[in-house]
Amino acid sequence: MPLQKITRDELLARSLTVFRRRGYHNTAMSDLATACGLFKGSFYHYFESKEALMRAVLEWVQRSLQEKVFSVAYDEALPPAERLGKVLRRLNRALLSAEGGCIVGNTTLETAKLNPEFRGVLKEIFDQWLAALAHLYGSVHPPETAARLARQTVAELEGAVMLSQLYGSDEPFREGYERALLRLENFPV
Amino acid sequence: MPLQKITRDELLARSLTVFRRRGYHNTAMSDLATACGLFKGSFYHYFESKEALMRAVLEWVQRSLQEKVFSVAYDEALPPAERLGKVLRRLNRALLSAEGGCIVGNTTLETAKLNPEFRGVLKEIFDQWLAALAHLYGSVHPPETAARLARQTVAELEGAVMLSQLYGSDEPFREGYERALLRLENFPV
DNA sequence: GTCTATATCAAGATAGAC
DNA sequence: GTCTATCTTGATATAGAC
Repeated sequence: MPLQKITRDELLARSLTVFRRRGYHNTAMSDLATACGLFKGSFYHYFESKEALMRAVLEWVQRSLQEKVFSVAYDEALPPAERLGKVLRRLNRALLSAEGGCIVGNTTLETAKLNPEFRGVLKEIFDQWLAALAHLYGSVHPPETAARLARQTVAELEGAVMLSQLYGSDEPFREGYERALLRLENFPV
Repeated sequence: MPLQKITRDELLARSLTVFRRRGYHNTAMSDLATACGLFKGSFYHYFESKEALMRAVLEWVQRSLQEKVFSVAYDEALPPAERLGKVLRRLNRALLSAEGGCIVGNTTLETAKLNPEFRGVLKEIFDQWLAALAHLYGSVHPPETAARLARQTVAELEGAVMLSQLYGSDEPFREGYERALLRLENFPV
Protein backbone atom coordinates (compact mmCIF):
# COMPACT_ATOMS: atom_id res chain seq x y z
CA MET A 1 0.00 0.00 0.00
CA PRO A 2 2.20 2.84 -1.28
CA LEU A 3 2.59 5.92 0.86
CA GLN A 4 1.95 9.37 -0.46
CA LYS A 5 5.30 10.76 0.43
CA ILE A 6 8.49 9.81 2.14
CA THR A 7 11.65 11.64 3.10
CA ARG A 8 15.10 10.64 2.00
CA ASP A 9 16.12 10.00 5.61
CA GLU A 10 13.16 7.73 6.14
CA LEU A 11 14.17 5.82 2.99
CA LEU A 12 17.69 5.41 4.36
CA ALA A 13 16.46 4.25 7.75
CA ARG A 14 14.14 1.62 6.30
CA SER A 15 16.67 0.45 3.72
CA LEU A 16 19.17 0.03 6.52
CA THR A 17 16.96 -2.46 8.32
CA VAL A 18 16.47 -4.47 5.15
CA PHE A 19 20.17 -4.56 4.31
CA ARG A 20 20.99 -5.56 7.86
CA ARG A 21 18.66 -8.51 7.82
CA ARG A 22 19.12 -9.74 4.27
CA GLY A 23 22.64 -8.58 3.41
CA TYR A 24 23.66 -6.47 0.45
CA HIS A 25 23.73 -8.86 -2.49
CA ASN A 26 20.72 -10.81 -1.31
CA THR A 27 18.56 -7.69 -1.08
CA ALA A 28 16.53 -6.85 -4.17
CA MET A 29 15.35 -3.37 -5.07
CA SER A 30 11.84 -4.75 -4.74
CA ASP A 31 12.55 -5.73 -1.11
CA LEU A 32 13.66 -2.20 -0.39
CA ALA A 33 10.73 -0.69 -2.23
CA THR A 34 8.24 -2.84 -0.34
CA ALA A 35 9.81 -1.90 2.99
CA CYS A 36 9.46 1.75 2.03
CA GLY A 37 5.92 1.52 0.68
CA LEU A 38 7.02 2.31 -2.85
CA PHE A 39 7.06 0.51 -6.17
CA LYS A 40 10.52 -0.36 -7.22
CA GLY A 41 10.65 1.99 -10.17
CA SER A 42 9.99 4.88 -7.80
CA PHE A 43 13.15 4.17 -5.89
CA TYR A 44 15.26 5.47 -8.74
CA HIS A 45 13.83 8.90 -8.22
CA TYR A 46 15.95 9.08 -5.05
CA PHE A 47 18.98 6.92 -5.82
CA GLU A 48 20.53 6.17 -9.16
CA SER A 49 21.45 2.60 -8.25
CA LYS A 50 21.43 0.00 -5.50
CA GLU A 51 25.12 0.64 -4.96
CA ALA A 52 24.57 4.39 -4.56
CA LEU A 53 21.80 3.66 -2.07
CA MET A 54 24.01 1.41 0.03
CA ARG A 55 26.75 4.01 -0.07
CA ALA A 56 24.29 6.61 1.18
CA VAL A 57 23.11 4.27 3.93
CA LEU A 58 26.68 3.68 5.10
CA GLU A 59 27.51 7.38 5.00
CA TRP A 60 24.39 8.09 7.01
CA VAL A 61 25.40 5.48 9.58
CA GLN A 62 28.88 7.00 9.76
CA ARG A 63 27.55 10.51 10.38
CA SER A 64 24.98 9.36 12.94
CA LEU A 65 27.51 7.34 14.89
CA GLN A 66 30.05 10.14 14.97
CA GLU A 67 27.47 12.74 15.99
CA LYS A 68 25.43 10.75 18.46
CA VAL A 69 27.75 8.06 19.81
CA PHE A 70 31.47 8.51 19.34
CA SER A 71 31.36 12.22 20.14
CA VAL A 72 30.32 11.34 23.69
CA ALA A 73 33.86 10.00 24.25
CA TYR A 74 35.16 13.56 24.05
CA ASP A 75 32.58 15.18 26.33
CA GLU A 76 34.76 16.59 29.11
CA ALA A 77 31.76 17.39 31.27
CA LEU A 78 31.59 13.69 32.23
CA PRO A 79 34.19 11.41 33.85
CA PRO A 80 35.72 8.84 31.44
CA ALA A 81 33.95 5.85 32.99
CA GLU A 82 30.55 7.47 32.49
CA ARG A 83 31.46 8.44 28.95
CA LEU A 84 32.46 4.87 28.16
CA GLY A 85 29.26 3.50 29.63
CA LYS A 86 27.24 5.96 27.59
CA VAL A 87 29.13 5.16 24.39
CA LEU A 88 28.66 1.43 24.89
CA ARG A 89 24.97 1.74 25.66
CA ARG A 90 24.41 3.83 22.57
CA LEU A 91 26.50 1.51 20.41
CA ASN A 92 24.46 -1.33 21.74
CA ARG A 93 21.19 0.30 20.80
CA ALA A 94 22.28 1.78 17.50
CA LEU A 95 24.45 -0.94 16.14
CA LEU A 96 24.77 -4.15 18.01
CA SER A 97 21.46 -5.30 19.41
CA ALA A 98 19.35 -4.64 16.34
CA GLU A 99 17.61 -7.44 14.47
CA GLY A 100 20.02 -8.81 11.93
CA GLY A 101 23.08 -7.83 13.90
CA CYS A 102 25.52 -5.07 13.04
CA ILE A 103 25.19 -3.44 9.64
CA VAL A 104 28.82 -2.34 9.82
CA GLY A 105 30.22 -5.79 10.59
CA ASN A 106 27.87 -7.54 8.17
CA THR A 107 28.70 -5.20 5.32
CA THR A 108 32.41 -5.31 6.04
CA LEU A 109 32.61 -9.08 5.73
CA GLU A 110 30.28 -9.22 2.76
CA THR A 111 31.51 -6.34 0.63
CA ALA A 112 34.61 -4.51 1.92
CA LYS A 113 36.96 -6.83 0.05
CA LEU A 114 35.14 -6.27 -3.21
CA ASN A 115 33.95 -2.67 -3.21
CA PRO A 116 36.49 0.09 -2.57
CA GLU A 117 33.82 2.73 -1.99
CA PHE A 118 32.07 0.72 0.70
CA ARG A 119 35.48 -0.10 2.17
CA GLY A 120 36.28 3.60 2.47
CA VAL A 121 33.19 4.45 4.52
CA LEU A 122 33.51 1.32 6.62
CA LYS A 123 37.12 2.18 7.45
CA GLU A 124 36.02 5.65 8.50
CA ILE A 125 33.46 4.18 10.86
CA PHE A 126 35.94 1.77 12.43
CA ASP A 127 38.59 4.51 12.60
CA GLN A 128 36.25 6.75 14.55
CA TRP A 129 35.10 3.92 16.75
CA LEU A 130 38.70 2.93 17.53
CA ALA A 131 39.72 6.53 18.14
CA ALA A 132 36.85 7.13 20.55
CA LEU A 133 37.67 4.04 22.61
CA ALA A 134 41.42 4.71 22.52
CA HIS A 135 40.74 8.22 23.76
CA LEU A 136 38.79 6.86 26.72
CA TYR A 137 41.22 4.09 27.58
CA GLY A 138 43.96 6.72 27.26
CA SER A 139 42.71 8.31 30.47
CA VAL A 140 44.01 5.28 32.36
CA HIS A 141 46.57 3.63 30.10
CA PRO A 142 49.52 4.82 28.00
CA PRO A 143 48.62 5.61 24.36
CA GLU A 144 49.96 2.37 22.88
CA THR A 145 48.07 0.27 25.41
CA ALA A 146 44.94 2.34 24.95
CA ALA A 147 45.02 1.81 21.20
CA ARG A 148 45.53 -1.90 21.64
CA LEU A 149 42.65 -2.16 24.11
CA ALA A 150 40.45 -0.29 21.66
CA ARG A 151 41.28 -2.79 18.90
CA GLN A 152 40.60 -5.63 21.30
CA THR A 153 37.27 -4.19 22.35
CA VAL A 154 36.03 -3.53 18.83
CA ALA A 155 37.11 -6.97 17.66
CA GLU A 156 35.50 -8.60 20.64
CA LEU A 157 32.21 -6.75 20.26
CA GLU A 158 31.93 -7.54 16.56
CA GLY A 159 32.81 -11.18 17.16
CA ALA A 160 30.37 -11.30 20.06
CA VAL A 161 27.56 -9.96 17.87
CA MET A 162 28.35 -12.74 15.39
CA LEU A 163 28.04 -15.39 18.10
CA SER A 164 24.98 -13.78 19.63
CA GLN A 165 23.28 -13.74 16.22
CA LEU A 166 24.17 -17.34 15.50
CA TYR A 167 23.07 -18.73 18.84
CA GLY A 168 20.18 -16.35 19.39
CA SER A 169 21.61 -15.46 22.79
CA ASP A 170 22.63 -12.14 24.28
CA GLU A 171 25.31 -13.68 26.47
CA PRO A 172 28.41 -13.37 24.29
CA PHE A 173 27.61 -9.75 23.61
CA ARG A 174 26.89 -8.88 27.25
CA GLU A 175 30.20 -10.41 28.26
CA GLY A 176 32.06 -8.29 25.73
CA TYR A 177 30.23 -5.23 26.94
CA GLU A 178 31.23 -5.90 30.58
CA ARG A 179 34.87 -6.47 29.67
CA ALA A 180 34.96 -3.25 27.67
CA LEU A 181 33.99 -1.41 30.87
CA LEU A 182 36.53 -3.27 32.99
CA ARG A 183 39.35 -2.16 30.71
CA LEU A 184 38.95 1.31 32.15
CA GLU A 185 39.43 -0.01 35.67
CA ASN A 186 43.05 -0.99 35.15
CA PHE A 187 42.09 -4.61 34.75
CA PRO A 188 43.84 -5.95 31.67
CA VAL A 189 40.77 -7.92 30.61
CA MET B 1 40.76 -24.56 -20.38
CA PRO B 2 38.69 -27.37 -18.89
CA LEU B 3 40.44 -30.17 -17.07
CA GLN B 4 39.92 -33.76 -18.01
CA LYS B 5 38.86 -34.88 -14.57
CA ILE B 6 38.46 -33.57 -11.10
CA THR B 7 37.60 -35.12 -7.76
CA ARG B 8 34.73 -34.04 -5.58
CA ASP B 9 37.13 -32.99 -2.84
CA GLU B 10 39.09 -30.84 -5.25
CA LEU B 11 35.81 -29.20 -6.31
CA LEU B 12 34.98 -28.46 -2.68
CA ALA B 13 38.43 -27.03 -1.98
CA ARG B 14 38.35 -24.69 -4.97
CA SER B 15 34.75 -23.65 -4.40
CA LEU B 16 35.66 -22.80 -0.84
CA THR B 17 38.25 -20.26 -1.95
CA VAL B 18 35.77 -18.62 -4.29
CA PHE B 19 33.01 -18.43 -1.68
CA ARG B 20 35.47 -17.02 0.85
CA ARG B 21 36.53 -14.20 -1.43
CA ARG B 22 33.25 -13.35 -3.10
CA GLY B 23 30.68 -14.38 -0.52
CA TYR B 24 27.77 -16.75 -1.09
CA HIS B 25 25.15 -14.67 -2.86
CA ASN B 26 27.68 -12.78 -4.95
CA THR B 27 29.25 -15.96 -6.27
CA ALA B 28 27.85 -17.24 -9.56
CA MET B 29 27.97 -20.83 -10.67
CA SER B 30 30.11 -19.61 -13.56
CA ASP B 31 32.68 -18.25 -11.07
CA LEU B 32 32.86 -21.62 -9.40
CA ALA B 33 33.02 -23.47 -12.70
CA THR B 34 35.86 -21.29 -13.95
CA ALA B 35 37.82 -21.78 -10.73
CA CYS B 36 37.42 -25.53 -11.17
CA GLY B 37 38.24 -25.63 -14.86
CA LEU B 38 34.75 -26.71 -15.80
CA PHE B 39 31.90 -25.28 -17.78
CA LYS B 40 29.06 -24.28 -15.59
CA GLY B 41 26.66 -26.89 -16.86
CA SER B 42 29.13 -29.60 -15.81
CA PHE B 43 28.93 -28.51 -12.20
CA TYR B 44 25.46 -29.95 -11.86
CA HIS B 45 26.87 -33.41 -12.41
CA TYR B 46 28.34 -33.14 -8.90
CA PHE B 47 25.90 -30.93 -7.02
CA GLU B 48 22.22 -30.42 -7.60
CA SER B 49 22.28 -26.73 -6.72
CA LYS B 50 24.43 -23.89 -5.50
CA GLU B 51 22.89 -24.27 -2.07
CA ALA B 52 23.72 -27.97 -1.93
CA LEU B 53 27.27 -27.14 -2.95
CA MET B 54 27.68 -24.57 -0.19
CA ARG B 55 26.24 -27.01 2.30
CA ALA B 56 28.77 -29.61 1.19
CA VAL B 57 31.58 -27.06 1.47
CA LEU B 58 30.56 -26.16 5.02
CA GLU B 59 30.21 -29.80 6.04
CA TRP B 60 33.64 -30.47 4.60
CA VAL B 61 35.08 -27.55 6.56
CA GLN B 62 33.41 -28.84 9.72
CA ARG B 63 34.86 -32.34 9.30
CA SER B 64 38.34 -31.08 8.43
CA LEU B 65 38.45 -28.72 11.40
CA GLN B 66 37.29 -31.36 13.83
CA GLU B 67 39.71 -33.98 12.52
CA LYS B 68 42.78 -31.85 11.94
CA VAL B 69 42.48 -28.91 14.32
CA PHE B 70 40.06 -29.19 17.22
CA SER B 71 41.01 -32.82 17.95
CA VAL B 72 44.50 -31.61 18.91
CA ALA B 73 42.96 -30.03 22.01
CA TYR B 74 42.27 -33.51 23.38
CA ASP B 75 45.67 -35.04 22.62
CA GLU B 76 46.88 -36.00 26.07
CA ALA B 77 50.38 -36.74 24.82
CA LEU B 78 51.05 -32.98 24.82
CA PRO B 79 50.86 -30.42 27.63
CA PRO B 80 47.87 -28.01 27.33
CA ALA B 81 49.97 -24.99 26.38
CA GLU B 82 51.50 -26.83 23.45
CA ARG B 83 48.11 -28.11 22.40
CA LEU B 84 46.69 -24.62 22.44
CA GLY B 85 49.60 -23.26 20.40
CA LYS B 86 49.13 -26.04 17.88
CA VAL B 87 45.37 -25.48 17.65
CA LEU B 88 45.84 -21.75 17.15
CA ARG B 89 48.52 -22.18 14.51
CA ARG B 90 46.36 -24.62 12.59
CA LEU B 91 43.29 -22.42 12.93
CA ASN B 92 45.35 -19.57 11.65
CA ARG B 93 46.44 -21.47 8.57
CA ALA B 94 43.19 -23.23 7.88
CA LEU B 95 40.72 -20.54 8.65
CA LEU B 96 41.92 -17.14 9.61
CA SER B 97 44.86 -16.01 7.50
CA ALA B 98 43.49 -17.11 4.14
CA GLU B 99 42.74 -14.62 1.39
CA GLY B 100 39.21 -13.40 1.88
CA GLY B 101 39.21 -13.99 5.61
CA CYS B 102 37.31 -16.69 7.44
CA ILE B 103 34.74 -18.70 5.51
CA VAL B 104 32.96 -19.56 8.74
CA GLY B 105 32.64 -15.97 9.96
CA ASN B 106 31.83 -14.62 6.50
CA THR B 107 29.13 -17.21 5.89
CA THR B 108 27.68 -16.81 9.37
CA LEU B 109 27.09 -13.09 8.97
CA GLU B 110 25.88 -13.39 5.41
CA THR B 111 23.61 -16.42 5.58
CA ALA B 112 23.10 -17.90 9.04
CA LYS B 113 20.09 -15.64 9.75
CA LEU B 114 18.41 -16.67 6.51
CA ASN B 115 19.28 -20.30 5.89
CA PRO B 116 18.57 -22.83 8.64
CA GLU B 117 20.67 -25.54 7.02
CA PHE B 118 23.75 -23.38 6.83
CA ARG B 119 23.08 -22.22 10.37
CA GLY B 120 23.09 -25.81 11.59
CA VAL B 121 26.54 -26.60 10.20
CA LEU B 122 27.94 -23.27 11.30
CA LYS B 123 26.70 -23.83 14.84
CA GLU B 124 28.36 -27.24 14.85
CA ILE B 125 31.66 -25.65 13.84
CA PHE B 126 31.47 -22.97 16.52
CA ASP B 127 30.31 -25.52 19.11
CA GLN B 128 33.34 -27.69 18.45
CA TRP B 129 35.66 -24.70 18.39
CA LEU B 130 34.29 -23.42 21.70
CA ALA B 131 34.43 -26.89 23.25
CA ALA B 132 38.07 -27.37 22.22
CA LEU B 133 39.16 -24.06 23.70
CA ALA B 134 37.07 -24.53 26.85
CA HIS B 135 38.67 -27.92 27.32
CA LEU B 136 42.15 -26.37 27.14
CA TYR B 137 41.37 -23.40 29.35
CA GLY B 138 39.77 -25.87 31.74
CA SER B 139 43.22 -27.19 32.59
CA VAL B 140 43.92 -23.92 34.39
CA HIS B 141 40.52 -22.38 35.15
CA PRO B 142 37.23 -23.61 36.59
CA PRO B 143 34.72 -24.81 33.95
CA GLU B 144 32.58 -21.67 33.97
CA THR B 145 35.60 -19.43 33.52
CA ALA B 146 37.05 -21.71 30.87
CA ALA B 147 33.83 -21.58 28.85
CA ARG B 148 33.73 -17.81 29.15
CA LEU B 149 37.34 -17.47 28.04
CA ALA B 150 36.60 -19.71 25.07
CA ARG B 151 33.71 -17.46 24.02
CA GLN B 152 35.92 -14.44 24.46
CA THR B 153 38.70 -15.94 22.37
CA VAL B 154 36.47 -17.04 19.51
CA ALA B 155 34.70 -13.68 19.42
CA GLU B 156 37.99 -11.83 19.52
CA LEU B 157 39.56 -13.91 16.76
CA GLU B 158 36.59 -13.53 14.45
CA GLY B 159 36.42 -9.80 15.11
CA ALA B 160 40.16 -9.51 14.63
CA VAL B 161 39.95 -11.22 11.26
CA MET B 162 37.29 -8.68 10.29
CA LEU B 163 39.57 -5.78 11.21
CA SER B 164 42.63 -7.40 9.65
CA GLN B 165 40.70 -7.89 6.40
CA LEU B 166 39.41 -4.35 6.37
CA TYR B 167 42.73 -2.67 7.13
CA GLY B 168 44.91 -5.14 5.26
CA SER B 169 47.02 -5.58 8.37
CA ASP B 170 47.89 -8.67 10.37
CA GLU B 171 48.16 -6.77 13.62
CA PRO B 172 44.65 -7.12 15.06
CA PHE B 173 44.72 -10.82 14.40
CA ARG B 174 48.21 -11.36 15.85
CA GLU B 175 47.16 -9.55 19.00
CA GLY B 176 44.14 -11.80 19.39
CA TYR B 177 46.31 -14.83 18.86
CA GLU B 178 48.77 -13.75 21.58
CA ARG B 179 46.01 -13.05 24.06
CA ALA B 180 44.47 -16.45 23.40
CA LEU B 181 47.75 -18.00 24.52
CA LEU B 182 48.04 -15.79 27.60
CA ARG B 183 44.66 -16.96 28.84
CA LEU B 184 46.28 -20.28 29.62
CA GLU B 185 48.89 -18.58 31.80
CA ASN B 186 46.42 -17.46 34.42
CA PHE B 187 46.42 -13.93 33.05
CA PRO B 188 42.82 -12.81 32.66
CA VAL B 189 43.50 -11.18 29.31
C1' DG C 1 32.21 -36.86 -17.28
C1' DT C 2 32.21 -32.80 -19.92
C1' DC C 3 30.46 -29.98 -23.42
C1' DT C 4 26.94 -26.89 -26.05
C1' DA C 5 22.68 -24.96 -26.18
C1' DT C 6 18.83 -23.33 -24.12
C1' DA C 7 14.83 -22.67 -20.93
C1' DT C 8 13.35 -19.89 -17.21
C1' DC C 9 13.31 -16.40 -14.13
C1' DA C 10 14.53 -12.58 -11.34
C1' DA C 11 17.04 -8.48 -10.83
C1' DG C 12 18.70 -3.84 -11.91
C1' DA C 13 17.42 -0.14 -14.37
C1' DT C 14 14.72 3.16 -17.71
C1' DA C 15 10.70 5.68 -20.03
C1' DG C 16 6.76 7.91 -19.99
C1' DA C 17 1.88 8.44 -18.25
C1' DC C 18 -0.55 10.55 -14.48
C1' DG D 1 6.67 12.08 -6.75
C1' DT D 2 4.70 7.77 -7.82
C1' DC D 3 2.95 4.43 -10.91
C1' DT D 4 2.86 1.03 -14.92
C1' DA D 5 5.18 -1.11 -18.42
C1' DT D 6 9.18 -2.65 -20.37
C1' DC D 7 14.11 -3.35 -21.56
C1' DT D 8 18.29 -5.86 -20.70
C1' DT D 9 21.20 -8.67 -18.42
C1' DG D 10 22.88 -12.22 -15.86
C1' DA D 11 21.95 -16.14 -12.96
C1' DT D 12 20.23 -20.89 -11.82
C1' DA D 13 19.24 -24.89 -13.78
C1' DT D 14 18.16 -28.52 -17.51
C1' DA D 15 18.56 -31.42 -21.88
C1' DG D 16 20.89 -33.88 -24.85
C1' DA D 17 25.07 -34.53 -27.90
C1' DC D 18 29.71 -36.35 -27.66
